[in-house]
Amino acid sequence: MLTSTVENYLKALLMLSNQGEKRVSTGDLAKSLGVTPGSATSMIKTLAEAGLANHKPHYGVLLTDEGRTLAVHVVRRHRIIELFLVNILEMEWDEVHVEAEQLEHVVSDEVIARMDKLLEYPTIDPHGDPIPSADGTFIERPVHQLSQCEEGQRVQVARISDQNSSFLKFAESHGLTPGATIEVQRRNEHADSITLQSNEEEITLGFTAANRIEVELVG
Amino acid sequence: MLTSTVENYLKALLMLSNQGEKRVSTGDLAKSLGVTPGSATSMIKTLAEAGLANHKPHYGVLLTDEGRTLAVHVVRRHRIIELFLVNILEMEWDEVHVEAEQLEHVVSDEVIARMDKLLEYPTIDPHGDPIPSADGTFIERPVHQLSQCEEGQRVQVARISDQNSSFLKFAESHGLTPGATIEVQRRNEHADSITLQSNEEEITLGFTAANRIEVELVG
DNA sequence: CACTCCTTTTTGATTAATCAAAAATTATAC
DNA sequence: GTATAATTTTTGATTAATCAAAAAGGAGTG
Repeated sequence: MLTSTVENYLKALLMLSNQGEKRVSTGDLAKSLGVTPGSATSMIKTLAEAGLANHKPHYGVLLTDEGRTLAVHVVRRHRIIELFLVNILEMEWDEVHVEAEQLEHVVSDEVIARMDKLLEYPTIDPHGDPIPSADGTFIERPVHQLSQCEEGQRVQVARISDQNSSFLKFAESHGLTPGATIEVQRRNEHADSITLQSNEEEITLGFTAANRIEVELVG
Repeated sequence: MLTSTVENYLKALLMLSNQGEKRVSTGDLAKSLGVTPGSATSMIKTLAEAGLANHKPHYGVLLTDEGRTLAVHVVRRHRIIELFLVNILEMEWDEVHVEAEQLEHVVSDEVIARMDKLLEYPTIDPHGDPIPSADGTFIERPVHQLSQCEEGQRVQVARISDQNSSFLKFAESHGLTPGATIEVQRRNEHADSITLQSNEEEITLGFTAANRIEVELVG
């Protein structure tokens, strides 16, 4: 059985490598997990010895197929749990990430299978992220960043790529939740801002915030 | 935050001390947790230093009020989770103990509160064990051991005090689940056995097995 | 009171995960 | 092509939890 720590490293590697495409640097890995680079190096070695990652010293790490499969399953557990907490236990979407972060390491496959059934085999979690299927298939929808959209463009919110509770609360309070349709009113490159029509109200976001909102074009 | 290990020691101490009445020996504690006596001694010291237990070297341990409160909350979490897994996720009653053993250490108070609500504030878990209330009240119903019942006595199964999956499967297959009404047909001290009428069938149990079934007298 | 038995505690080692700080390596700059 | 900066790796220490085995303590027997 894998430790929670190992699972967290695998998950971070999956995310940072773009589903396992590019090598991840020790520094980025360490930063994303909030540990020192030395700690990351030593765990990378452990993963490499276990056949879960491939390490070229000084040139980064990459998950092996086995490591990637395990990581995808952790992500699957995480996202099913999140949706379960929102849909069945009626928790707020901004608090489930932290909770799922804990649960993902201890729930059995049996429990996940039953949650999956109860939720009627969902494919998207509360933040718009895809739920990998049980066989390990993990498809990312092609999406655009809101910050890149042109004026007048109508879009549908696809996902919020920030799990920070207060950002999620803010987004929700302005109708920026997955599925919502909004329209880009103005875009000002110099002001580093974009103004949207959402929910009967107008709201202006800086590009940094707008970057965290991924959308699909409408019409 | 307490580690899972500490929570498991507290829980074991609560159980072995009869809700905190009598001192627990290092050996019994170690046996119940499947560790060596030396490990138990060292954890007992840790608990004592943290003010969670009271240790008289060579004369056993006892939880402090603070330790007992924490232990009761672990038990509450465990039992709500068990019931949740059976009633909401429709798991088998013989598999939920192991699952709850893991989950009890990571679910937040928030999740427990929501499960509690969804289950409509239950007081008994799937095995007939009482669920401590959120304020720490923990009442044991006065029950009898089936092995002590007289011939002709009609009783209702109150709880099964054995979490072993195969024993639970066996009990269930003969209708020995909490709430079921059965009648003692014969009792043979020398044969160390008791024969019951349950579920349209007659079944004979040795006293050791009958000891694991607690009942309430009927009529 | 001394001897034996059983239990408990102590001691010393091990494993997983971490950090701080030193050492090594790669990349960059001139 | 050496010096400098940045990153990565190594080293040595620490913490929690464990075990095996040695040492100590308590209780009962004669």
